[in-house]
Parts: sequence; structure tokens; C-alpha cells
Amino acid sequence: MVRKTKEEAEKTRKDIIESARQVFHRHGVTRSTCEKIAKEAGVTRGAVYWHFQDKAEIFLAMRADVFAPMIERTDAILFSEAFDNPLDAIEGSLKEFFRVLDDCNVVREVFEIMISRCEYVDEFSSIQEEVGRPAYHFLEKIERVYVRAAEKGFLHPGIAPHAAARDTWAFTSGLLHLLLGCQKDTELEKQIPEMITTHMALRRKA
Amino acid sequence: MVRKTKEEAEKTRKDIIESARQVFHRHGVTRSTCEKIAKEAGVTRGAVYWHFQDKAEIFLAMRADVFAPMIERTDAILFSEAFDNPLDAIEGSLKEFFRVLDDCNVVREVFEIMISRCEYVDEFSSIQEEVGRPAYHFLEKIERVYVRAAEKGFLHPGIAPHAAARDTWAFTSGLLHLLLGCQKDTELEKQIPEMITTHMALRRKA
DNA sequence: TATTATATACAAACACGAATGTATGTAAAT
DNA sequence: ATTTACATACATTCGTGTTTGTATATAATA
Repeated sequence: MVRKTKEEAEKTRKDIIESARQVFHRHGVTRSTCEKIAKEAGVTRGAVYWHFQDKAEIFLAMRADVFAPMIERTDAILFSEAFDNPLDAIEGSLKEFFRVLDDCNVVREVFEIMISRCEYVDEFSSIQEEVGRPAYHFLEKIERVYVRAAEKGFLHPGIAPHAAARDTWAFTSGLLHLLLGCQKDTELEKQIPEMITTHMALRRKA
Repeated sequence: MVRKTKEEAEKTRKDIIESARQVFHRHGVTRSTCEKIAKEAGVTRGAVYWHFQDKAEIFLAMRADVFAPMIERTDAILFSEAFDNPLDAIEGSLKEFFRVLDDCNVVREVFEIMISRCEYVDEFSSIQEEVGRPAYHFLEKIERVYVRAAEKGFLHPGIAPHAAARDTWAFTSGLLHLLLGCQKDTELEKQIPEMITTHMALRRKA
């Protein structure tokens, strides 16, 4: 049977993305053939090529699906008016990020794929910029929040907002890579909230 | 002509490693076929299979060649008795690490390969632990140095050596990944020494 | 020292599977 | 009637592991 209804076709599309995530995670992006992805999704390559031009497009679709909600969640906390102290917003946002990463397998898998199961060369070298961009957005955002913290007198006077932002930026990136780089480290996983607290405490005014 | 002398054979081995690095960097590890590596080195696959069991072994050899000297250099600074303040040793060691990364293309390429041009699955999933291990060693080392700094009264009393070590650990890992993740960021490159200074300043006793 | 034997350091050939893109077929939805 | 949403078939390329061949360095021997 062919020619499904639009909703069914959309479901097929989602299935392919879900399947791609699993295959990417198991075999790495390069060795994930369209055949394997199709088979795992219960379709043929015809369906895959119908919905997507190539693997790169599947990759981006998969990424977009988890990134948008993730950024929305963390930004909501980061820019929330509920916190009197902007540093609490940063701390909360960071903790939320790693909390989601911790208990949402789909999100975790996508990040693991991006970090240690994809080779950013050839067709994927342009994608690398895409993948790296949110990190730079993140830097800009926390810098703004640090500025507000400084204006409100919450930031440690020994450090400039700009410098604080960059330090937190590197810290966060490092945490992410250390956490997902080695798959077994359950120790680190538990200590992350504490590490974030410590990190932020260093830049609070005494 | 075949059956070279031992020195010539050793040269062939080095050539293959050098060639592998270039091919890995251009095409990613997965798509780097033994054929390409051989051709770039001016030999045939026969030579490659003679000197190495498989790609993984070439990868580890390539890595070992740059890691050993790198760790030796940075450790020499980290554990140097020349510094009165152990925090200066940490700062110096970090700066030296990124300085080498900056002006030694071979080292930089190897790190770029490990970080964004290799998929750690299948035969490479065991290698991932190998690759991640130095980071954990680094954590242990700086923790020891932070302890000494605390004993000598140089460490900011607001932070425990253990916590300071983990924060610096994540910071360093993040810097490395941000620097090598996107290939074009020449801005970040210049700001690294400053970022390190700032990072360390935060944990110095006022 | 000269000769011989053997291990070395590769090159070349083979056989096989597997992945890719494209082209074509087709039944049902619109 | 036409487009959609796929399945199927095809041609071609490419990579892999292994095997076989071979000239020469090196060690053993006499």
C-alpha cells in the first residue's frame, strides 16, 4: 500500500527521524546508511529520500526537534522576572539544562551524537557552524544577564560581566563535553548541580 | 624495490602516521580509507597493513606521538618548584597548553581530529575511554596542586580545593572544545590567555 | 669472508559485500 | 486527473580483508 494520508506521511517522517537518532547513536553518523535508517523505521530508502534530501537534512531535523524546546525552557528561566538576583536565573537555567539532559533520553542521545558520534567534515562542515552557534548565542545571553546582575550590585566587584560570562560559558561547555564524552561517568552526573552552585557562588558578591 | 633497512622502514611508519593525520583531518576518521592513507604516504595498503593492524592502531599511534610530549611539558610547569604560589603553576601550565595548541599545527590537528572528526562507536568506543582519560588525570593533578595552594594560604577561603579543581577542569575542557569546535574563531584564540588569567584570579586570596 | 637461509617490508591481485543516487513503477488520496 | 507517498530495480563505485609474490636486508654458518 502506498500514498498515505498527510497525517500518516507526517508520522512516517517522525519515524524516520526517530530511527535515524537510534542508528546515528549506535553506529555513528557516517556509517549510518539510509538503508539502515529506513529498515529501522520500517520503510524503504524510497521513503527516506522522499522526505529528506540526504543524511545531513535528517540530522538537522533531528537536532531541531530537541533544540527548540530545550532553548525555550532554559531561556524562560534565564530571562524570568521571578528572580530578584539575575545570578539565580543563570544558576537555575544551567541546572535546568543539565536536568533535562539527565532525564530525557532523546535529548541526551542527540547531544551525544553531536558531540562524539559525528564527523564534521565535507557535507557536515557547514553543519558544524550551525551546531556551534547556540553556544555563541548562550554567551551573548548570559553576558546580558551578568550585566544586569552587576547593575543591581549582585556581581562580585572583582570580575567584569564580560569576563564572568566567558568563564561561565567555557565552564558550561566543558561540563557538557565531560559529561557526554565518556559514557559511563555516573559520578560526575550527580555532582553537576553542586558544581554549578560552586561556580556561581564564586562570582556572587560576598 | 622492497625490503628496506630498519631505518627506512621506521621512516615509512612515520610517513604513514603523518599521512593518516592529514587524511583524518580532511575526510574524518571513518571515511579515511587505508587506501587514501597509503596513497598520501606514497605507499600501498600492503605497507599500511604491515605496520598497523587497523585504523584504530594508526589513530592511537598518531595520538601518542603528540600526547606524550604535550603532557610532559605542561606537567613540568604544573609541578615546578619555581613558583612560590601553586596557583601560578596552574595558570602557567594552562597557558602553555593553549600556547602549544596555538602554534603547533600537528598538535592542533590531532586535537581537532579527536574532538570533531572521529566517531566514538564500534571499534572506537574503547578508544574513547583512552582519549578521555588524560582529562581525568588532569583533574587529579590540579586538585593536588590546589590542595597545596590552600595549605600555603594562597587559595581563596571561599572555595575548597576539590571544588576549585573541578571548576578549572570544566573550564579547561570547555575552552578546548570551544576553540577547536568551530574552526574559524580567531577572536577566541587571542582572548584565551586573558580568560585564563581571569579564571585563576577569581580563586586567588584577595 | 663468502655463502646460504630466512625473515622482512612491502606491492599487487583477488573476491566480496555494501552503499549511493537515480530512475521507474504504482496505488491511493485529493 | 493529477499529485503524492512511497517501493522496487538498476548501475556503478568503493572499501575491506586476505592472499600471494618478491626483492632484499640480515643473521647464521662454515
